[in-house]
Amino acid sequence: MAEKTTITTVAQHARVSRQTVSNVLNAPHLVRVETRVRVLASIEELGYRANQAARQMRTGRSRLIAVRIEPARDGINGSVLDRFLHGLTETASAAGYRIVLYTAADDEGEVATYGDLLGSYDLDAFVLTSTHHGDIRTAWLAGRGVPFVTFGRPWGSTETPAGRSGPGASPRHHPWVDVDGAAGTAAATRHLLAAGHHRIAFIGWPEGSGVGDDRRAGWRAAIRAAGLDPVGLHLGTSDGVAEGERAARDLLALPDPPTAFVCASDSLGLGARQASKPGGGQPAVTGFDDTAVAQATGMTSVSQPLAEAAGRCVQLLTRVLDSDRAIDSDRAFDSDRVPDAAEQILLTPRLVVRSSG
Amino acid sequence: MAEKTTITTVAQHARVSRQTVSNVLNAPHLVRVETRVRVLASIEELGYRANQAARQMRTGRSRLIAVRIEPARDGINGSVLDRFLHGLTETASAAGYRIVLYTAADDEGEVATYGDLLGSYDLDAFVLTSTHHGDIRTAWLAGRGVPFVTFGRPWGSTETPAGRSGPGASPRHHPWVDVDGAAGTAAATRHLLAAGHHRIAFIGWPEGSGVGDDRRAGWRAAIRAAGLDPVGLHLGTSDGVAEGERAARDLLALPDPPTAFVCASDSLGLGARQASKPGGGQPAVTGFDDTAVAQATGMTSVSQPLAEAAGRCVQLLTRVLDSDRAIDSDRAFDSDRVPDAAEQILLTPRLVVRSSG
DNA sequence: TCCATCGATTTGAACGATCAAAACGGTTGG
DNA sequence: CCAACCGTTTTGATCGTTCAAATCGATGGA
Repeated sequence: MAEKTTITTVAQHARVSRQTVSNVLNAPHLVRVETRVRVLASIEELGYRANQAARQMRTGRSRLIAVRIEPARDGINGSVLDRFLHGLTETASAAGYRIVLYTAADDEGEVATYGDLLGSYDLDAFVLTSTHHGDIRTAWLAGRGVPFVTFGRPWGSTETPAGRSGPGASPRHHPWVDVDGAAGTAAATRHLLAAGHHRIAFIGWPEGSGVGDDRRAGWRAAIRAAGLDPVGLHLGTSDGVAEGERAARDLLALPDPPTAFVCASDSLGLGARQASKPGGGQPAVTGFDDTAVAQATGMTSVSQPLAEAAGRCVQLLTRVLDSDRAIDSDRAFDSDRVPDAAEQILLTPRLVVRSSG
Repeated sequence: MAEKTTITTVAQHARVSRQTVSNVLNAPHLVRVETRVRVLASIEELGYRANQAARQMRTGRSRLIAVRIEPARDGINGSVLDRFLHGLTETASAAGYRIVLYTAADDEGEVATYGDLLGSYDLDAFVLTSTHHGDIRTAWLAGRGVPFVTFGRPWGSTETPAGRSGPGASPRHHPWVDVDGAAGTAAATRHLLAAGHHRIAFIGWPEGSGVGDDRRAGWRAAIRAAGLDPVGLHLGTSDGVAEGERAARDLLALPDPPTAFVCASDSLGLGARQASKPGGGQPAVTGFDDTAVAQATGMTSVSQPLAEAAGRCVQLLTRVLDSDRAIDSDRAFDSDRVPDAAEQILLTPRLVVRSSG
């Protein structure tokens, strides 16, 4: 029993030809209504599902989107990717696509696997995360006309400190989705100001990382907007709880020490909380990412709308994959094409207020 | 330029037939060495990669493995899946397979998507996580002869309290990989005993969850082995930081209160740490899963070997997919077949000692 | 009346790989 | 001397779908 039902099975059952069944699914307007309902009934009754492999062979489209899964760095910020992935999977499947995972040790390794993924699996598109200065991946993909979106702005050479022009200097424009980190730290800063703090320091990462610089800028702008002076009140260090504590201690040792800290990550924030103020008592602290650590320890943190970000990524991709490609396969993702504003989406994060500040 | 290189391109370049190229890749022993090296050279030179869609259409095998990504429950334990996924992706790709994600709201929804995944994408196998009592998913898959492995033992009706026989009573045997939770909590308990504690309580989940009962059993066995009495020293509650704190408080209110807690999760453990002892001071606490929260807060916790578990899962699957299937496609995963001992792997977790206990 | 046009449907070919069977040259054995 | 057999290689068919072009019946204008 149970011969697999193909398009021919359905065709015979509905007494039409293969192609008519195909048209019902892919170009319904070509089929007479009467015929269409009959075919659809047969499809339903037989439980027919189009074979992806066969379809792919003919159309060259796999309906698969590739995403890299990273090796969960320090674990604290790792779960961000987890939630993003879940959102991607959900919205992609709603749009008729599936998510395929791959890993790579570094950017070079990642580019190397692109060849394999495209060559053997004919992937339709890529979603890149953790974009950074001089990212070679976007250039590679854009160069071969492979559709992709990045979750994270292309931190290009315009953002780098003057005088330096990194490798792969000026990345082309491409569709991206990102969360407005500056808006997040600004909101956190305003929250602390409203709570009565006047000396609010920022603990982040060394200059040069796009994400870190962006978050520092939000803090600085909010401080200035309140008529205060941010000079000397920020420190850059590598990410980690111990590093956060050390930075907080150093800042608390200043002549006129801060009473609150805006931090670029929950790891740093957790460390800062553990540094006690000169007069005693805990400083007020805000973190970033609203990770499990912040939730568990009651730390105020900036929450990224990850599900929405994922949805937007899929939206941008399907827009290219479903419409443009069908009309003009060659120029649709041509690297010369300038994407319109709607293809670059900046989402606003939300401050989750807890007991820490 | 850049006509895509197919098997025919390679054949012409190496001056042999299509089939010979195919044989070089799939059955090298049939090809004369001299010819083989020539063909391999052409493959290398042209950068040929076999088209998966075409191969799949003929062989019926997709080289894709499906894994469900869950909606990151409370966030604290969520990153466990994250690390497991990373391990899966890595080992699967080494074995020539790719990981495809899917989501589902519940078991029924999951079973419903199986049809879609199998029907349109011809997935080769599934990896199931979060197995539980009366799991309908394993029965469904086994019933249609779809290869799968579970990360988690089949907590069958033999494990349930006497008198109850849940729905889907006796799940069949199938390959699985799991971590020995009892061994983990036993190690944690012994660690606390060695530190001088005599009253060690356990905070876990209500009876009936396989995983929770297992972890409680490990604690109880270790207590008994030390000649102590576990009676009355354990509490079951739902997972969460607040719940953990409440449970710890209740236990500390006993006439002869515990001085240490073994907990079934890091969430519970973190809560327990926040409950102070009658005489003052923090109780000693161990958690479970070694999540980011434990790392960040310096909590002793039981660490699961997730990368190894993932590797074993892939190993079990490929064993079925690569060998058995080729020989006898029908009976290879027949539900009547009894898996040998090597198909059920129990890994031992590792206690990560930190300042909390 | 006849041909052009149109909507709806059908037919043949192709995508790129593997399977099954045939073909080939060379050796062996009766 | 021919048949059977071997190892190696080639040929034809096929998987299930979509594309491109052909077919068909009905309608309308010259």
